[in-house]
Amino acid sequence: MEQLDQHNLRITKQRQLILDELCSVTSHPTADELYQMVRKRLPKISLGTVYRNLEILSDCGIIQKLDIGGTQKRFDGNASTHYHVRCSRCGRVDDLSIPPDFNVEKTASRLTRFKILRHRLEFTGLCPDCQS
Amino acid sequence: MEQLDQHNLRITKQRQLILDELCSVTSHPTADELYQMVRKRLPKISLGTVYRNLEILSDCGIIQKLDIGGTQKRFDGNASTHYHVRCSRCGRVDDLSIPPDFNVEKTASRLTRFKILRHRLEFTGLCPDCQS
DNA sequence: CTTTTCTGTAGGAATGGTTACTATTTTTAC
DNA sequence: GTAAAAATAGTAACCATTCCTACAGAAAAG
Repeated sequence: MEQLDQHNLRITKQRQLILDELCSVTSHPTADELYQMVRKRLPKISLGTVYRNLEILSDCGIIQKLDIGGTQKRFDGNASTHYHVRCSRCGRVDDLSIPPDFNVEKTASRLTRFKILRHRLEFTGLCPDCQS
Repeated sequence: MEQLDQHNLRITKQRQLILDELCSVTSHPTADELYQMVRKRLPKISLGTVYRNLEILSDCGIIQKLDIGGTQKRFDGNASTHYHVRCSRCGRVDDLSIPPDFNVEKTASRLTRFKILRHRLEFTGLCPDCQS
């Protein structure tokens, strides 16, 4: 992955595989779910390695760490700003195809002395499966 | 508190005090911070009681549980929809006086099969103290 | 090519926020 | 006042995440 090169990160089997698996999926998996996925191809990888690499990759802005309710954090292979819906019953997280509105950051800047760096819009609701 | 009556919650010293302290403050404290606050007036209260009541009160919609990054959850005595800024360096959370935009919920509804229940807009940035 | 240095790894132990459990006390309805 | 229901304090357990240690392989230097 050229993304790894750009950040001077070594390309290790583990790192590459974690990134590949995360990017191949739209389900916003938890660290543990990703660990199970990666283990199918690399059974000896440790959960600690998964956590460490997810941390590194999100620090570099290659992936996104989602802190979106529930006890576990979730991860998103798509690092660009976009919005999410989360099912309050089963925890499922989907992407939402609303175009991100960066004007709110300007509006917010006028109303606070914080230096605004980014924003996050999240919806809570019931997924199709949980509505019945 | 008439809010407690309305939800058929028993009015205990502990519950009342937790709610009072939380509502008297705009700092969005963590459970542990609130525990320290309440302990000044009721030294024998247990941390478990604080957690249990915060859970109950937020389930009833009397307060708000904020899942806003960082390792700990934060609590807000203002249960109505409003937006927050969080300092990525020190964790401080402030309210933002942007009028909430409920239209985004309608927009989102059109773009997903989820039944939208609520939304949350959060900003990340640097607080005045951390900008230097 | 060989040695040294550096980075990343696995695996397990430790941490810390939160929740669950239990015996006891408090609240509320009658 | 009394009994039933619910809440409490205190402690133990839980579980997601982070930290630690010894080790292995790659990169850099000689």
